[in-house]
Amino acid sequence: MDAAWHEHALRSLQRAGHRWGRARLAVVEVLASRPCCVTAAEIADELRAGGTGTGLASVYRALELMHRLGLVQRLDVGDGQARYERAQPDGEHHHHLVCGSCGVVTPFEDERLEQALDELAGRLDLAVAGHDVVLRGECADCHDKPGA
Amino acid sequence: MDAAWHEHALRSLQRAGHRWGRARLAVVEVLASRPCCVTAAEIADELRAGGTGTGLASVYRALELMHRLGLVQRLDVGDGQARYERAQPDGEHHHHLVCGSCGVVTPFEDERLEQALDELAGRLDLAVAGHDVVLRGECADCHDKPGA
DNA sequence: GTGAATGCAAACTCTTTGCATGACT
DNA sequence: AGTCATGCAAAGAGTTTGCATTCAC
Repeated sequence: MDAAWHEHALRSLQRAGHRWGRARLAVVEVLASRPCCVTAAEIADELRAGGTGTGLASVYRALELMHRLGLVQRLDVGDGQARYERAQPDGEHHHHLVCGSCGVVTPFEDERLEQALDELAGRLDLAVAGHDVVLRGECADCHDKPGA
Repeated sequence: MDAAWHEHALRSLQRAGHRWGRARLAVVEVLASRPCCVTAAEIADELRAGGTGTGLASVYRALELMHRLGLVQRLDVGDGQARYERAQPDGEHHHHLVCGSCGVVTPFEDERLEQALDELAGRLDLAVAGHDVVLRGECADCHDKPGA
């Protein structure tokens, strides 16, 4: 549970003139509790299981707003659904490994990769605001049991 | 027009036991002529403009098949539609810059980035089969005219 | 009390699938 | 000639939007 991000998110929402409705609070809660990305449906399922009757549309609306405010990062691994995870205010972030067999998404960090990306960004015409890296392959579990 | 890839694609399709129907030939043609990624709808539009009455479903089927055969790479920049581009048999590839304002996707290559990714892949549990890098920002055109 | 947030359902977009027709080998 | 590919239309999945109700301030 990332309490710092939780507070940061609520504060940012408030400063931008938004209220803390039930759905928004619930979504902030889920994202603060997750180290890596989640789909909108997963969030809605978790909230439904937790007893909170939060509609999928409200989850999407909360995510879209928080993405616009820079509180949430959106990620697309190519399976037809978007994933969302909290964005740290200090710019700290990770990237993702995607298993082509089971679809599991795992986070990783790499300093040298970030250095290469930073150095590259400086050389480009484009004003680079961010970057996503997705590594595709087969995770250790799937590699061991090829039957999957 | 990448004639080498064009021939490679047709040969691979044939070797895999597939015919060269009108739609497949047309899709191969378009991909061979494009240096970077295209959406399925763009391919269908281009074919419609060119007089070939190719259905969108056939475009998707051709792309899916060629993706499965490793002839085509699929890319998702997060705008809700998939993009496809030819995959070189020798593994040569580029990555993409996405402008957040106009949505334009531009290719780039970077040797140091590839080195960092290769070195990283060797250190991971996952058997890495490929990677995608997407840089997000504002392209030179949009940066000059903030009205967009 | 007022206006924003929520939830449901309908709409929308992209993609996939079913099936009859047409085309490649 | 036989089988696979194509095209249209319908289905499917994820996401967005409209609108009445509820809730935060």
